[in-house]
Amino acid sequence: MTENANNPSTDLPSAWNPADHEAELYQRWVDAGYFAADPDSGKPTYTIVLPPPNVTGAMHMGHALDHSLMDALTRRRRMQGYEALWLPGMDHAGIATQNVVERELSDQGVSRHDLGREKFVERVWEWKEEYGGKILGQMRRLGDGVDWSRERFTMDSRLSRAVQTIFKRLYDDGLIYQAERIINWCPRCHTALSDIEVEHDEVDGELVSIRYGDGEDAIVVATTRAETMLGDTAVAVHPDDERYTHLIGTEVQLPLTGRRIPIVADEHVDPEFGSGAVKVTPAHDPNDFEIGKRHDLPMLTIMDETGVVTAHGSFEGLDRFEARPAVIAALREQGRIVAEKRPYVHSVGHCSRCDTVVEPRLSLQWWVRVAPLAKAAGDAVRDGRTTIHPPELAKRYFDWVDDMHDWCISRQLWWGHRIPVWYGPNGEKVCVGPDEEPPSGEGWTQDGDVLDTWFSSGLWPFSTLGWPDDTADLRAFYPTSVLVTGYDILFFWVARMMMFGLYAMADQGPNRAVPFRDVFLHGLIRDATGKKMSKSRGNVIDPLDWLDRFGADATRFTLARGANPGSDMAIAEEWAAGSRNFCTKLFNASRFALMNGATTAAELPARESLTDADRWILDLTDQLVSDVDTLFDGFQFAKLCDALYHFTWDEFCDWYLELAKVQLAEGGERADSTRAVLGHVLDTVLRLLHPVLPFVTEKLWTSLTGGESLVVADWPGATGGERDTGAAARIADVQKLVTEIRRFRSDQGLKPGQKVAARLSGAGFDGIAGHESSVRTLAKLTEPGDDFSGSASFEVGLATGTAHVELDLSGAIDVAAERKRLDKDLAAARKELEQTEKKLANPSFVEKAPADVVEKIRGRKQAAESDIERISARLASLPSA
RNA sequence: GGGCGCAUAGCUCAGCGGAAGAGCACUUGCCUUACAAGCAAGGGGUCGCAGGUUCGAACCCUGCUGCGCCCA
Repeated sequence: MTENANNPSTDLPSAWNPADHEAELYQRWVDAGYFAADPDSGKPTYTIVLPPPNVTGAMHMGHALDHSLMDALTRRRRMQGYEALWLPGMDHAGIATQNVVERELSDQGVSRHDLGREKFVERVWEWKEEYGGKILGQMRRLGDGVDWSRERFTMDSRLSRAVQTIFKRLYDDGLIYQAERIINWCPRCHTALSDIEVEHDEVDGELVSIRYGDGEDAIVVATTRAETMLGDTAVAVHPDDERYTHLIGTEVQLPLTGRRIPIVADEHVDPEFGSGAVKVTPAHDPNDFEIGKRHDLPMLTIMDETGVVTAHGSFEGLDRFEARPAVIAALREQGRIVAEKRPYVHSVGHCSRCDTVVEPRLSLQWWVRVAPLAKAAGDAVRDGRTTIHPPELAKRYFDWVDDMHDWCISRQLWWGHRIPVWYGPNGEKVCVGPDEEPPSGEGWTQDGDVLDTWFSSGLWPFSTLGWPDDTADLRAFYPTSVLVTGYDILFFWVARMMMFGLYAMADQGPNRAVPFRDVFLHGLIRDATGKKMSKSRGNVIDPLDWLDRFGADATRFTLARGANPGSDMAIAEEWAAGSRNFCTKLFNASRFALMNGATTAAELPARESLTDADRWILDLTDQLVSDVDTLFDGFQFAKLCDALYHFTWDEFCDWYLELAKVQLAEGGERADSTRAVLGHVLDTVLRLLHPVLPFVTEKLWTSLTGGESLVVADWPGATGGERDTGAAARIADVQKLVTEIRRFRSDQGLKPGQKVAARLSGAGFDGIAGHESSVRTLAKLTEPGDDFSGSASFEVGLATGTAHVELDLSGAIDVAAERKRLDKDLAAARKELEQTEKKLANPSFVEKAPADVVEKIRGRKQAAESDIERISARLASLPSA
C-alpha cells in the first residue's frame, strides 16, 4: 500500500452502510438551506412543483419513482448554477380524507351528521394535523431536495383564496355554470364524480330481454339493468327500422307500473343490437338522458342517494342490486321475460375511490365549460409552448383535450373548498369573490357543495407561488420548468393544470402563461414479471422496505435505471440489491483511491506527461460528461444510469484502478500524477452520480475534496478536447491481451492468483511494449528466469500484429482443453471469413455500399484469414493425444 | 366499437439499415490486502409468423397472430 502522510480516508468507514449516514446527511442539507430557493438571486430559475400527493396517503413505488426523477432533475440544475426550486405539498383529497374520518367516527358510533358540518370539518383538520402527511417524512428518507419552507396544502388559506378567485373569474366569464344533468353518482360516497374518477371494468352481468305490451303492439327490449325499467318513460327505435315503423308514435304499457309510455324514433338507437328497440330511462342512464331531452320525456328518478328504490310498491326500499332480481322475478311471473343471457360480460363504471358501482343520477351540479379552456390547453402543446415527452403520448393528450366533456366540479362533501355562491331568499344567486363580503341577512345561505379536489390542484403550479398576488416567487418561478408524472394521470394533472394555468396567467402573454415548459411522463411500476402491483395480487413492494434494507441511493438508482420514457418498468428485490451492490462498489473503489492518496488538490498534470491509461480514462470521463448531459436533457434516465454504471464499474474499477495500481507502485512523479488523475476522475463521476445517488456520493466527495457539499458543487462540463485515439487503441490491446491470457489460464485450470513465468513477444506485443508491467500484473505473469521453459504458448491478434505468449506451466499442458479453446476460436474465425467473403463476392455490394463499409468488411476478411492461419498452425503443432 | 403500444438470451429491457447488447439469473474456478454486496473466465438468442423494399433488415413497408393500455 502506498504511504500517504495525509491520508484522507480516515474519516470513511470501512464499509458503506446507508442507514448510518442518510438521515444525518439529509438533515445537514436542510439545515444548510441548500434546498431553499431565492427568487432574488438573479440566477436563471428551474422549477418543479411536486404533483401534490394525497394527504391521507403513504409513499408507494410510483411516488418513489416520481420523486427520484424530480430530485435528480433539480439537483443537477442546482449544480449547474440554476436557482432550483422543487416545491412540495399535498392535496386535501376530498373524498378520501372524508372517508377516513367518517370511518373513524363510525367506529365511535357517530356519523358526520351527528357532529354537524362545522364540527366535522374541525375534526378533519385535527386528523390532518395528527395523521396526515405521512408521506412528507418518507420523502425525507428518500432524500428529496424539496424546499420545505414553501410546503403547501390545497386547503391553506392562500391556496383557498386562489380557488375562490378563479371560481369567481370563471363564473363571471360564463365558464362555470349550474345545470341539471346525469352525473356519475357514488351511492357509497354520496357524491357526484367527474368522468375521470370513474373506472370502467368488465363484469359478468346478465342481459335480459323483456316484452313490453301485448299482442300486435308488443315490443321487446334488452337490458343489463332490469330494475331501471321502473323509471322508463319511453321505448326508442331507429326511425328507419321497418320492423317498428308502425309503432312509432304509439304507446305501450310499461309492465309492473301500469304507466303507458310512448314509442319514439331516435337516430342513436342501434338497430343491430338486440331487438333493435331500447328502453329509455332518462334519469338513470346518460344515453337515455340525451334521448329524453330530444323527445321531451319525463325524467323519473326511482332511487335515493344510497341506490335504494324509492317507490313502486313492493320494490320500495330494495337496494338496486336486490331490486334487479326482484323485478326480473316479477316480470317472469307475468311471462314477460323472453330471453336471458348469463353471464353477459359488459363494462360497468366504478367509483375510483371505493370501487362501488356508479349510479348515473339526475341532479343539479356545477360545471366548468371546458371547450375554450381545453382548446387553449391543446394549442399550447400543438404550437410547442409546452412539450410532452415522450412525443408519442402527445396524441393521447390531444385526443382527450380535443374531445373533453364539461367538467362536473361540485361534490356533495363537507371537506373541501365550499362553492362561493350564496342563494338569497327571493331566488337570488350571488358568486362571491375572495375580497368580497358574502351577502348577509335573513334567508341567505351558501351553496352546500364543495369543489372537486382537482379543481384546486389544477391551480397548483401558480397557487403555490402566491397567485393571485403578484409575488416575487410567481415572477421568478413561473412558468415551471417541467412536470413529472406517470402517463396514467396525464388527464388528471397535465390537462387541468394546463387549462387553469393558461386561463389564470393569460395576462403574462401566451408564452409565459403555460404552467410548464416540459411534461415528462414516465411509466408505471410493475412487478418482476411485468404484472401490475395490487393488494389483491399480493405483489406490492413497499418502498419503505427498500429504504430500510437497501438504502435510499439504491432505491432511487433502481427506479431511475428502469425509467425509459413512457414505458412501464418491472422491479424486484434483485434489482435493488444490484443497485446496492453498485453503491458498495463505488464506495470501495473511492475508498481505495483515497487510501492511495487520490486528490483534487493538485492540478491535473500536463497531458504529455500522462500515461496512455491516464489519457484513456480522462477521455472516457470527458465523453461520459457529455453523454450524461445529453441524456439528462432528453429525460433518458435509464440510459444515463446505465452509462454511469458501466463507466464506474467496467471502465474505472475493472481497468483503470488496476492499471493505476501499477502506476502507483512506480512511485515518484508517476504516482503523484496518478493520484491526480484518480482524484479528477472520481471527482467528476461523483458529481455526475450525485443527482441519482445523493448520499453515498456526498460522503465520498466531501472526503475526497474537503468541499462543503456536493449539493452545491458545480456540475462538470465536458472539455470537448481532442481524444487520444492512439492511447485508446493501445489500452484496448492491453485489455485484449490480458483477457486472452486470463482465458488461456482459466482453460488450463490455473488458479487466478497463481503467478506464472511468461515471455511476451511479437509485433503485436511490440506495439504495447510500454505496458508490459501492466500486462504482467493484470495477468499474474512473472519475468522469465534463466530456467524458463515455454511449455505452453499461444498467440493473440492485436491491432499492430500478433502477440506471442509463452508460459512456463512447469508441466504438460492440458491438450484437450487447449484444442477445445482453439477449435472454438477457429470456428468463429471461419464463420467470420465466410460471411465477409460472401459479402465481397456480391458485385452489387461492392458497387453500391459506401466505400468505408466495403473497406471495413475487407479488413475483417483479412483479419479472419490471418486468424485461421495462425490457429490452424497452432492446432497442428499440438501433440495428437 | 374507436385509438395506441408492445413482441429481441431463463426474467426485465436497450438497440431501430451495415459484425446480436445490458442488468439479473445460470456454469466453472477463486476469500488474489479496495470490494465474496466481490474477482476472473464461460454458456445461452433462425431478434413473434408470413410476405415485400434494399447490395444489405432485429431495424423500413404490408398482412397475420398473441399480449397490454387508453377511450366509448
